Amino acid sequence: MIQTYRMTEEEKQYLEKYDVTKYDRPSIATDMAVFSIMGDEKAIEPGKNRSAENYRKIPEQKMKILLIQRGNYPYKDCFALPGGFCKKGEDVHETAKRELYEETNVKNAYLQPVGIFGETGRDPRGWIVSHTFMALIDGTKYKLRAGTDAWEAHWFNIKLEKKEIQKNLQEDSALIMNEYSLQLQYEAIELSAVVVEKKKFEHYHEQVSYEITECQGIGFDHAKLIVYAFLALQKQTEQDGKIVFDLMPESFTLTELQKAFEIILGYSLLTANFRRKMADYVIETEEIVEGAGHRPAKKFKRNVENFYR
Amino acid sequence: MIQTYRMTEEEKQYLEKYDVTKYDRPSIATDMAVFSIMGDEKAIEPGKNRSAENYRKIPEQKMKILLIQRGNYPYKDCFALPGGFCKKGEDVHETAKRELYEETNVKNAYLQPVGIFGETGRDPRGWIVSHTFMALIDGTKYKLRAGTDAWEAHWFNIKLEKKEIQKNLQEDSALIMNEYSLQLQYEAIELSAVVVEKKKFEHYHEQVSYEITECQGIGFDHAKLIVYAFLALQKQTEQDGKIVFDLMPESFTLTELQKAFEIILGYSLLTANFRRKMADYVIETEEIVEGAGHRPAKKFKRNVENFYR
DNA sequence: ACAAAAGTGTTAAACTTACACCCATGC
DNA sequence: GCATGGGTGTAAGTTTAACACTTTTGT
Repeated sequence: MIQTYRMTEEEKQYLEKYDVTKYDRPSIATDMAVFSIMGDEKAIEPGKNRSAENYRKIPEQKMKILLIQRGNYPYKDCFALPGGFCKKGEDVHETAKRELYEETNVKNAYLQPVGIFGETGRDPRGWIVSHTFMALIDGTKYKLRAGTDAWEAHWFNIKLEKKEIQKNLQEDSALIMNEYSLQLQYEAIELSAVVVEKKKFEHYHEQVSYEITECQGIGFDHAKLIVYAFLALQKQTEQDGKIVFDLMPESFTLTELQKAFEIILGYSLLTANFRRKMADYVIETEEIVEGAGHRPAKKFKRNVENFYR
Repeated sequence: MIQTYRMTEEEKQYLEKYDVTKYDRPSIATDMAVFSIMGDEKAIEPGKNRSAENYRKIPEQKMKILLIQRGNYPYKDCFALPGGFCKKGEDVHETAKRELYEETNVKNAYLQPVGIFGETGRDPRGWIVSHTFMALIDGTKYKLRAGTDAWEAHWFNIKLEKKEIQKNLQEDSALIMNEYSLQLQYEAIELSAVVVEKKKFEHYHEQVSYEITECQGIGFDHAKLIVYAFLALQKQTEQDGKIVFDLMPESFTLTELQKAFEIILGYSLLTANFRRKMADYVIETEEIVEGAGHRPAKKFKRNVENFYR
């Protein structure tokens, strides 16, 4: 970095005397909302090589989020987002990357900061500011490595429902409240929470805040962080679907891709239109999926020209 | 907050012994990229009640960013984003709001976190993580209060130019580099910097990083933060123009609004099309701007129905 | 009169939406 | 044969882009 700025002797002395540690400082943590799309992987009944379902049917894929069961206080035995503290010499983004690798063994994922949560009282251990990241990983790749890790980490099915509970519009101010019901499920474990989104407009400027009003089995304020991260994923998917590809393997069928969109958005799309919209982003490969009881599907991959810009 | 979770005696004891302060912790700061659109307010020559320009012409409006001149080390005499440290008991968003008020006397502004910068060495005083916020304020309102503050804060004209300097596309990885030339000017003071944006794609996942390669008169890594914030503003303007209204007063002419868009985007729009696109977002008021040497303009205000959702 | 901005109308092209339809496969 | 998913065509409606044109004012 070329800087015209040079340190003087006086400045060096000033900085030597300067002591940041005399001010109050927080700990910085990253919490990772790791999303993936996977099937439920039900135990297959012996004697049958597919589950009892119709042999033609595509196994249902679901939105998953990675949660760990806390082995220690606070919130012992509750589930929470994986994460950890930022070490000295580490940028928050590096922390996130490291945590993701430690927790999932995944090195290549899409990582994006989605929020900063520093409210007092959010962590009983003290002043801890959480930097929440969204990570999108390709579920098929993860499955290959799934056997290797033995922590109490599980992929929970995630479901989020929205309900408008208030809408008060005035000339230069407004209050809109939405209630989000969050449901998380892994085998017999069911967690849930209700998070209220409060959109305030004052003098035409929007301010949004979130508050947990009910919570079952989710540690810290992580119910809020989960809702926040998932909403960010939904919003970006609507605005520019390219983010969805970060959940996909190298090659995939267009139906798989469409299902991914539908799972995130929570509503279904028309196939013909979807394919036209995706046409520029993908190109055909030689690969074909056969043996599924219906017309074989072409596999596609990302179209480099339109992806990298 | 209703939590099924209750603290046990054991947990209380655990937490009492727990000492966050034994780990390394950073200081947390907020830096504010305060944008506004205003005219240059040239001194008007005595005897003329308008500047030498054509009496019909609308005074040119420009994109401005608020910078303060540092009175102390480090980067003494350089210009930097206003900001300050996060106090205990304060959420980062509250810090941002407080700083904005202290610096500009403005209480109502659009505030949005745009980035987290925690690289080691970014601040010679120690480990300081900056949370960069974008603030959009209505320049006309600010002008009314401008006389009251006496700090060395000034509204700089901001200009940002992009140049692609590398594009290397491969099958599953790519490297794209863009060079952004930043120019800031207030009266005779001219600051500048070059920031290189490096977009790396590995295994189809995008990672973006920014590096300052040249810098004149801008303190810390703030050239990077400024570029980052301005790019965020541009991107959001292209995706959903509603953010632009945060720079506007309560009522405005459609030409004023269009100019705001053009100033942010850096290119001009076709009037007829622009008006059609904005039609849903605005409604006519009774107000009319007269006495300008051309057909009087209707003033519009935000259409509450479409704004608040 | 005229320069400058305010504001409207028209057309072709592009995209979106909705629906109907055919294709290929494994059992 | 048939259920299931794979894949295409088409017509109506909507949005966008480009350009031409009219209106209204202060000096």
